[in-house]
Amino acid sequence: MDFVGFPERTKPVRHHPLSERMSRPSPAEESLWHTSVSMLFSRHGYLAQVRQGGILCLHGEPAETLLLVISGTVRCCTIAEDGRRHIFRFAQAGDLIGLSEVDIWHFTAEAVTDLRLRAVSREAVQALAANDPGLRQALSRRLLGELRCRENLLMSFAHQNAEERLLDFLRRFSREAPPELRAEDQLVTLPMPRRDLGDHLGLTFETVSRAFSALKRRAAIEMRGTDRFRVLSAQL
Amino acid sequence: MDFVGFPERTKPVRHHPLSERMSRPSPAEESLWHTSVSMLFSRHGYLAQVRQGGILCLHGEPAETLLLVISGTVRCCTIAEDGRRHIFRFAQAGDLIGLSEVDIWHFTAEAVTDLRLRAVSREAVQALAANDPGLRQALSRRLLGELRCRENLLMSFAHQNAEERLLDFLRRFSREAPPELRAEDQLVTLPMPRRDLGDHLGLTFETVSRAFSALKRRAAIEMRGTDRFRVLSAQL
DNA sequence: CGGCCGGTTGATCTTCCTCAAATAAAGTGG
DNA sequence: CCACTTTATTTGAGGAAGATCAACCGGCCG
Repeated sequence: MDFVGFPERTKPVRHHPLSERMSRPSPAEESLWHTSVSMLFSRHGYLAQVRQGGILCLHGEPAETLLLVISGTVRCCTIAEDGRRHIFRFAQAGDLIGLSEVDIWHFTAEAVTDLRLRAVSREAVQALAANDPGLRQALSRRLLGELRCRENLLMSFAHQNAEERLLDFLRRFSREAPPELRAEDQLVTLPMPRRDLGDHLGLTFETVSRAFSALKRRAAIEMRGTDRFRVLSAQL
Repeated sequence: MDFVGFPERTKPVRHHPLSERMSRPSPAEESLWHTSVSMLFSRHGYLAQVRQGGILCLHGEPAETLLLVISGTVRCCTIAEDGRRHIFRFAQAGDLIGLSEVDIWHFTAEAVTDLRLRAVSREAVQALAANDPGLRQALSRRLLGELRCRENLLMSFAHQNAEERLLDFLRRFSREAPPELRAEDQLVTLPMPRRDLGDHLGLTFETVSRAFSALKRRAAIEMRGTDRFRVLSAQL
C-alpha cells in the first residue's frame, strides 16, 4: 500500500502524505510494542502519514493492509446513498484498522487529525498467523472488542437519551484517550467536531451542542474552550 | 457441554432438554454440510435440543463450545442492570453462536422456539483451525458478518423511523428465513413476539404493533394472523 | 472588512414513549 | 366443552425528546 495520491475527501491535497519503508519505531511508539500484534508491525510494517481530512480506506476498494494507529484520530464510518453517515468508532494510538480477513473494505476511514500509522500487508499477517496461535488469538480478541463496542453503542441508542450518551462517550474517551490528548490540568482534548460526535452518537450536531450545554449547566463536566473537557461527576 | 438441567428463565421446565452424543446428521441437516465449518460439526459435534424459553448460554459464564443452529430460532441479547434488554440478532438454521475465541460468554442466548443444535468444543475448533486456513477464514468471515450486521442495525437506529426499521427487518427476514418458516403461499412465519422485535429494533412493542398496522394499511405487507407475513412493496 | 465555518441557542413540529384500556389468543381446571 | 385466567396484541390520548429550521456569535483567512 502507498498512501501517496490517495484521494482527499473535500479539499485538494495541501500536503502530500508520506510513506517510509521499514523505518525504526520512534521512542513514542515503543509503549505499543508489547504484544504479538505489535511485533508484527515492528518487523513487517512500514510507516505512513496522512493529513487531516485525508482518506485511509474507501468502502468498496480492495483491502490489502492492516493498519495500526501511532498518533492522531481516525473516524471509521459508513456512508449511505443519501449522504447520511454513521461513525462506528474513533480509532486512536494503539488501535487497529482493517481486522478481519476480507478483501474489500466494508467501511470508509478518514483522518480526523494528522495521522501517523504503521501498515502491514494482509499477506504478511496471514503468513505469520498461520504459525502463531498467540497472534491469531490477539487479532480475534481485538475483533471481538469491535463487536462489543458496536453492541454497547446499540444498547445506548436504544435506551439512553442525548445527555447520557454524550456523557458515556466522554467518560470512555477520557479513559481511553492517548497521552497526546491529555494535559497536566486533567483536561482531555476532543479532536473531532460536533458533527462527528453527532454522527457517532446518532444525534444531530445541534442536539450534541445542547447536551454539552446541559452537562456544563449541571456541572457534570467542565470545559475550557470548545474542545477541552473533564468529566466531573462519578455517576449519572 | 450438556444442556440437561440448564436453568429456564421464567417458567419451570415443562419438558427436559435432551442431549444426544455424536448422532448422525438428519437429512434435514444435510443442506448445511458444505463448508469447512460444517465439516467441523459433522465430525466433532454432538446434537443438543433446547425447549422454547430455555437458555443456551448466560452472560458471564464460561464459554466452552461453539454452536450451530439446526432448526428453530435463538435470540442473542445483552440485559442491562435495570432489566432493559437488547437483542442483537436472531440466529436461525445455519447460524453459528459463540464465534470468537474468548472464554466467557459476552451475551445471553435464549430459545425463541424449540431448538435443535450441534455443538463442538472450542478446543476442537482451535485444534482444527490451527492446520486449516480455510476454516480460519470461514470463521473470520462469519465474525465479520456479525460486525456488519451490528453496523447496519446502528445505521438504521440513527437514520430510520419505526416503519422503515420494521420493513427492513421483514425484508431481511424473508430473504434469510430457513425453509421451516416458509409456506407454499409465500408467507413467512415470525417466530418471535412483538416485544422481541421491539427489543431488536430499539422500539417499544406498542410502536412495533403500530408499525405493523401502518404497513398493512398502506399495503406494504400482507399478514395472515399475527405472525405470518409477506412483503409486498419492492421499495420504501 | 467580509465571508466562511463551527458552535450555540431558540421556536416549532414530528416521532415515539408512556400510560391506559379493549380485544384476541392460548392454556387451565372443572 | 365451557368458564376462567393469563398472555399477546391492538389502539387511543397525552407528553417528552429530539429533529428541523432559523438566527446569532466568534474566530480565521483571504
